[in-house]
Amino acid sequence: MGREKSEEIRVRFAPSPTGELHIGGARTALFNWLFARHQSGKFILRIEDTDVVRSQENFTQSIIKDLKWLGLNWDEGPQVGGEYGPYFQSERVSIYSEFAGQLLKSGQAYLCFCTPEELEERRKEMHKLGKSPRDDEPCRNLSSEEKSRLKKQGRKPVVRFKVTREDKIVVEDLLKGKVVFDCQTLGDFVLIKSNGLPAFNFANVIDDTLMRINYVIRGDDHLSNTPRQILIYQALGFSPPVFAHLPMILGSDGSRLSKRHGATSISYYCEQGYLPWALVNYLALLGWSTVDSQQLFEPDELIEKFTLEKVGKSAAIFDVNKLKWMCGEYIRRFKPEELLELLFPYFGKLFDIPENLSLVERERLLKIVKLEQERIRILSEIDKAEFFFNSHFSYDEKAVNKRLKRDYVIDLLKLLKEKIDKLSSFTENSLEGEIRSAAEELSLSTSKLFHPLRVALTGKMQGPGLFEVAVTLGKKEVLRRINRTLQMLKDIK
RNA sequence: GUCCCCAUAGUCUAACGGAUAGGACACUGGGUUUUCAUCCCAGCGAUGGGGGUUCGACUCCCCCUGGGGGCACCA
Repeated sequence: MGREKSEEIRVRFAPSPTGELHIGGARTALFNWLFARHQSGKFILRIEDTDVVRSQENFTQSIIKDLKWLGLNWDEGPQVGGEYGPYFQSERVSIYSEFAGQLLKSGQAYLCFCTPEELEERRKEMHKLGKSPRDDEPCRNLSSEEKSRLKKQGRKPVVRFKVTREDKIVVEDLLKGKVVFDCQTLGDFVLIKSNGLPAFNFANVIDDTLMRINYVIRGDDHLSNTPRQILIYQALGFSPPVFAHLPMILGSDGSRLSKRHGATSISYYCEQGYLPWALVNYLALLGWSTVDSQQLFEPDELIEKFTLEKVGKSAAIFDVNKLKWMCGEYIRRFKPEELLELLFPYFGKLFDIPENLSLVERERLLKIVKLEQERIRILSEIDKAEFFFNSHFSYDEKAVNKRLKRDYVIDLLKLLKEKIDKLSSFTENSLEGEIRSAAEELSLSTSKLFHPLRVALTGKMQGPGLFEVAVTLGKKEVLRRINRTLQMLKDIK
């Protein structure tokens, strides 16, 4: 497994377009990307679309879109090309057949005419007899007469690799160490399916070799496939890459991550307004860490500090909660102007606010962003600012019961209305002064005035500073909302 | 079933065979604040079990248990 030091590092992410990019795939892509960038190597994207039944063109597109959203740019692959293409396996079929032919000729592979049904049937039988499926590989030594007889029956053969029964295969994994597999447990596996398309293990080895991939970094669910791939490397006289099998990401209950645990697709996190870098930063910490347990990284910093040596070996559980925290950290780091730009799609979707605003309207939006910035962790949480845009917001029931259903409140609101109406300058300071002096006149604690007024203006018990909210709403709107609240209270009685 | 991988708090993790086992999220309490949030302080909380090796084990070895993955004409 000797690699020359001068050799350029080339790694790849090889998704199959049978679904959207999910958390696990994104993490694999990320670690490959980080490794490549840290080593100043190349990150290659290859689409493994040899499953004609499940592969879909639109999944390829959405995977590409999501990788771009995450900022994981590739040096070779779809849309960018490269000298080792094509980068879609469906366009490389003739290459695989050629190598399969070579193995067939040398006797390292053979044609198998069994149908999937027959195999399934016999597997069950062997299991019943307590034998391994290895004891049943009837097509291994067919005579040419038998072959032509089976062909005449219209059977379409697969190409199987003839696995030696004696050897042991040692996988030298960068993360797991030496892992030994006994060929006796492997079984002759398929290289070329009966439809002429290559099976995963075969296409993988051919492409990794031809594309000069020298580090294969992938999930450790592939560890058990590795001996089969090493067998192919050996049979073809190729030198295998360095393998690094990453620990899995599991769901909250420790089982395989699935929809049961909530959203797993990257596009969901995009829609919900998680910041891509927050997701990247969080994912990086699933299985990798620094000695000082640093949590937040700038992009360049992460690339600089990332090494495979610090990748752990035990599976990690995906914790949305920590991801949200991290996202909140990054949201707070933005300048309000920047955050406003990110928030525009949500303002549009949530409150029908168009992008082409007047300067005044934009200033007001900016002010609202400033007020909410430390209260949201993901962009879609800006929905809590609804009351700024909707005069007909609904009152929170608990808030009404706790803050408004008090004897003094109706008189208080009437009084505040008068005082606010008379204010010549409507600023945070003047308003606060006015209300504090009102509290003194009535010998009430200030909170006895603040709380009901907040509910009257926002319908809620919590939110940004009362006077900032009021000034943002404007004097007229404040008076209107107090009236509306008075009306509501009257209706209750 | 079989083969393989893994095992530090609820979660992510740190710790040349030699600290009171460190940090982060969450949680609890306190401070700041008109509420919430932010911010600050404090607290809770872990080496799965059993055997070895060693002067000394989270760390090395074995067994058990638990979890995960493979065993497809899916990748």
